[in-house]
Amino acid sequence: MNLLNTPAIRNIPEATVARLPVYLRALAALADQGLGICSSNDLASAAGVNPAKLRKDLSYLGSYGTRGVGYDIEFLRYHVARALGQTQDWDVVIVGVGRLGSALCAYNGFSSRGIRIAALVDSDPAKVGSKIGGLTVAPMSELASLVREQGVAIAVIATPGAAAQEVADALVAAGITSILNFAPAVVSVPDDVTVRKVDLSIELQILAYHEQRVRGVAG
Amino acid sequence: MNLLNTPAIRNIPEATVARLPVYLRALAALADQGLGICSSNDLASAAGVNPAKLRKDLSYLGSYGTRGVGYDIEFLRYHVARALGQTQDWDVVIVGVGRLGSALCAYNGFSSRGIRIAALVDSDPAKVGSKIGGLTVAPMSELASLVREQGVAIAVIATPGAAAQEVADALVAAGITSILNFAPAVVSVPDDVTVRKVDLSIELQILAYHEQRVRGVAG
DNA sequence: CCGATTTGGTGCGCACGTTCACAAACTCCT
DNA sequence: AGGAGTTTGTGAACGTGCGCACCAAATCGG
Repeated sequence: MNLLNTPAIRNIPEATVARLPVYLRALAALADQGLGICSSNDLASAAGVNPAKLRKDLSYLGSYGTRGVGYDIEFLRYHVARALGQTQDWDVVIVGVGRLGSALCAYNGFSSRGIRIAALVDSDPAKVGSKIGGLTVAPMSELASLVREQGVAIAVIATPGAAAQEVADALVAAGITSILNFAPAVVSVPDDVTVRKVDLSIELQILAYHEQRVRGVAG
Repeated sequence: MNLLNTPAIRNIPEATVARLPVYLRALAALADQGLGICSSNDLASAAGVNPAKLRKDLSYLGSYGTRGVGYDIEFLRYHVARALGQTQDWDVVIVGVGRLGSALCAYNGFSSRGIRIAALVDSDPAKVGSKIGGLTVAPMSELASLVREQGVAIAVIATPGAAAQEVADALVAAGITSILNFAPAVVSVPDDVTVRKVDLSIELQILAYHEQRVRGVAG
């Protein structure tokens, strides 16, 4: 029923999945401090969450702690990474190499987390052919073949909002099944495609709302 | 009890607040199409949400629709903007003008949403004094005076992870009460300070997790 | 003026996520 | 060896948010 090292991970709640990378980062920080073992309290405060929540989250992966002792940092790190799928690298294509796309491409925090920027695509002929961070920008027409040849499954949309839906359609047609959308627009995709949205101005608008509430009516 | 135009907005759920900017953007899109009235169905599909959810969200702000008719787009737009605090502009200081900070600074989707980049700060002496998008980069030592003089309440951390906590402490000391953190690190702040976190690699890691699940064990 | 139709507002049940509290299990000390 | 002290893992209660379904109100047509 179970392979030796493959504990047939039960369905992990979305909220937990979103926290696992934080735990992974906290574990790395603890390991850098030279620690070999940590308690749920240590890890929880390093990750900025409630200890009970941490333990419940980890319990979805299996029982990788020792009662009365704590968690072996390297051991837990391996298993969290495994649950997240970081035993292999994931290739990502970035569509749109404006300022944001370029910044993402140059960000060097990806490689250590199983993320590899595999290709850059842009519709602007002036940008096609230029090199950014060792990668050559390809035209949109090559998107499908790039995706298929390299087995890319994840795409980032870093275009203006007006182009987002069009790009998303092209990505879906090319076989992409996961999309991270930075463009300020809602994109609709088939049910079997996952879309996550990061909207910078929305985040600031939410903060502004809270500021407005905490102050009186006028600032 | 209530002023004429100030319907003493009851506590709006966080989930609703996070969607209001999306509605605002959808309303702008509908207005650009020349429409003056829209139904909850129209607006919901433009915003990518369930019509019932949209109506419930809007009902937290008040009753701004007309039964049998729909919503007056400009009227609703004004009231949603008001609820979000967009009747005034909010000044934002960006700490860290690396690639991401520069990209944010140049992003021109902020101004139309009540967000104004008021100042740039960096600890690197090589960057201090340089001009980016019409703003001069100031040293960290001027952070507090900048914040106080200009009445800035919102800050963006766009530094490497290692500097994030130090920057957050400085921001809090300077009187900032809302922080948007792009640095890959958890920052701890007093209870009266709001922090929102945007982590690019975490978003990709979450997508990778889903990819791993939908495929078999190996890609 | 009345009824059929359209459309916003809202109460209620369900599911998800969070937290608490406690039992199980391990270590250490005597 | 046994008991005291820790620390994990998890069942259960609680709160929040979501979506269905119903109700109320306004318009349109005759």
